[in-house]
Amino acid sequence: MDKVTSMKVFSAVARNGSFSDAARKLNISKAMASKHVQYLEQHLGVRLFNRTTRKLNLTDVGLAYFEKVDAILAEIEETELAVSQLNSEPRGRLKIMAQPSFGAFHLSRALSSYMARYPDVQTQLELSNRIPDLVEDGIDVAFHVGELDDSMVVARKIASARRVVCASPDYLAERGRPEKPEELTDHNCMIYSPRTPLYEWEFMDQVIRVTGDIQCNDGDALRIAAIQGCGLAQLPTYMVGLDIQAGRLNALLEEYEPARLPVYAMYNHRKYLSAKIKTFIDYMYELYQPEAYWNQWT
Amino acid sequence: MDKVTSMKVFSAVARNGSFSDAARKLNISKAMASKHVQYLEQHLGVRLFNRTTRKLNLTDVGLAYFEKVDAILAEIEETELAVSQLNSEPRGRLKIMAQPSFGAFHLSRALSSYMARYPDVQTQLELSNRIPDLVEDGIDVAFHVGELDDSMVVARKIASARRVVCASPDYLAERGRPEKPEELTDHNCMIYSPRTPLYEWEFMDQVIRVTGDIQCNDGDALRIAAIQGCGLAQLPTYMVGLDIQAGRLNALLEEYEPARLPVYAMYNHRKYLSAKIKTFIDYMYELYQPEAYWNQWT
DNA sequence: ATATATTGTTTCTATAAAAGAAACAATATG
DNA sequence: CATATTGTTTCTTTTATAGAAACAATATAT
Repeated sequence: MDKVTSMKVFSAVARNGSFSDAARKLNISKAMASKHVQYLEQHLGVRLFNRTTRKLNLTDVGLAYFEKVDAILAEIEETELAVSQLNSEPRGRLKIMAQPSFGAFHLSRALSSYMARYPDVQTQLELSNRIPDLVEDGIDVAFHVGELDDSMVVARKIASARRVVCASPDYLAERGRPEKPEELTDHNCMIYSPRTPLYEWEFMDQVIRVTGDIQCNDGDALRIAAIQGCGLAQLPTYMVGLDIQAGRLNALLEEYEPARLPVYAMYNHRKYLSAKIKTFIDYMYELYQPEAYWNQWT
Repeated sequence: MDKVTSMKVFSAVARNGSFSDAARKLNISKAMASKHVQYLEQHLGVRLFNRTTRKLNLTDVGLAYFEKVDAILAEIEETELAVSQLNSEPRGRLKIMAQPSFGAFHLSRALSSYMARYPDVQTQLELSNRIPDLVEDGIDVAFHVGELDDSMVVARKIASARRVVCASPDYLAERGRPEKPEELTDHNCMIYSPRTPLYEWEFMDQVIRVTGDIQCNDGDALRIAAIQGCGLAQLPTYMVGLDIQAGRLNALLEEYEPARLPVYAMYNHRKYLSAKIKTFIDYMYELYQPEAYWNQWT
């Protein structure tokens, strides 16, 4: 017997003064109505109704129970409603993790506008190059630029970033400007290493195995190194757009532009996705999906 | 799934931060712990925990639920405890019904001393000659002097009353004093008729069929009629003791004293007898059972 | 007065659910 | 790298549930 159901039945019987009426209202058989009340009586070790086949009276113990039961049932219902709605209305703290450069260039603006639209959500942005553990770190959404290698988490591709090879004018003056991907093998190509170093640079229809003396898991460090003339870097356009416009970096091999880099939003589970997570990912998708967003340099 | 059980399991899991620990503490299998939480999640349409095989975190929806659930569980437990104890501690209104003469002579004193012992019980005494309907009238205990003819209610014999035939000195002077039961056929024997008239008077080893011109369902009316010299009456000694001592009535045929009249306490149901009813009946039994109580005239 | 309808309970049987053992996949720990 | 422990799933046994029908009791209608 489900005790909450039994309490509902008891309440209905007490209210209606009849097992049969209560059963009809609850759409159960009168046999079940009788059994539910019997279950409570046995459980409490107490007689709740004095009854013959025709008359029904609450005992004083039953009356005391009745006065409490309705309050309890109301509280349960209220709580369940609140919890269900909590899920349908975006609210609460939204913890987001991303790589520092992606966060710096994209998320601060996006979070502001998202929070403007959903004022009951507070975002908390954590930028880190390490691979996030969504459960352990209590992260709601993590962004990842680039292909995913483990499929443990649920991920939705929300955008594709352009990338470009670039170097400082100083470096190019000294080492020469590569005009074809193949020529990169003569250059110091700085390696992005999210966990294992990526020695392959993609281009439109070829993959070049490159070498270089700098490895870093931080994109911005590579950008700064490039500006300082340390070598070439293949980086998303959003990172180096301002530098290229300002002349601190020159874009190279633009006619060999590689396939775009996917940007994923990762979250915990597909079932029972909370409203704040769902709306946030949808919002990000709407924001980033347009081509125009990625065609500009900045 | 019993929702209350599921709520307890959820609370334990949240508190312990582990399904396995919670299961051990609750003495259930971890499989069941998992299933109970899943049941709640499905019921609420909400994910309560973020979990991998090794890590467990309340979602914010889960946290909101957790904060409420403990209060609800506490309230249920408190209510059930209160209701159970309500039954174990005599308290509340105790409605008692009895025949007027029995009530007048026995109950007023008895109720006072019972209430002195159990101060949380308030008694309400209803005296009537009609046959009580315990359920409909909300009567907790009804006393009945004399044999019961229907066995619908639960009845406990708590005493045996002596009875005696008596008449006023005037009547006896006029009509003569019967010395043997057989001689009653020549007298006006007043008939007590609780529902159907009782034309038979019992004696030690015989039953006499009597006749008379007065029938009444009220014993005290017969007593007064006897005092007024209307005829003979066979009445409990407690009713006529004072009258006999005062000489208003004379006791007759005392050597033929009939079997004693049972006194029953009737109540509603044997199961889940409330404390106030149980203690009251026990109290009355202790009070009335002693022979000495009934051997005196008053 | 008799028949009829309705009450609450009990009995019966098919169906559904609960429970735990064991297998499982994932991941800490030693 | 083995072992232990996690939460989940699967499987089977046991138990509970639900309602139809029968039942006993008692209002109400005719």
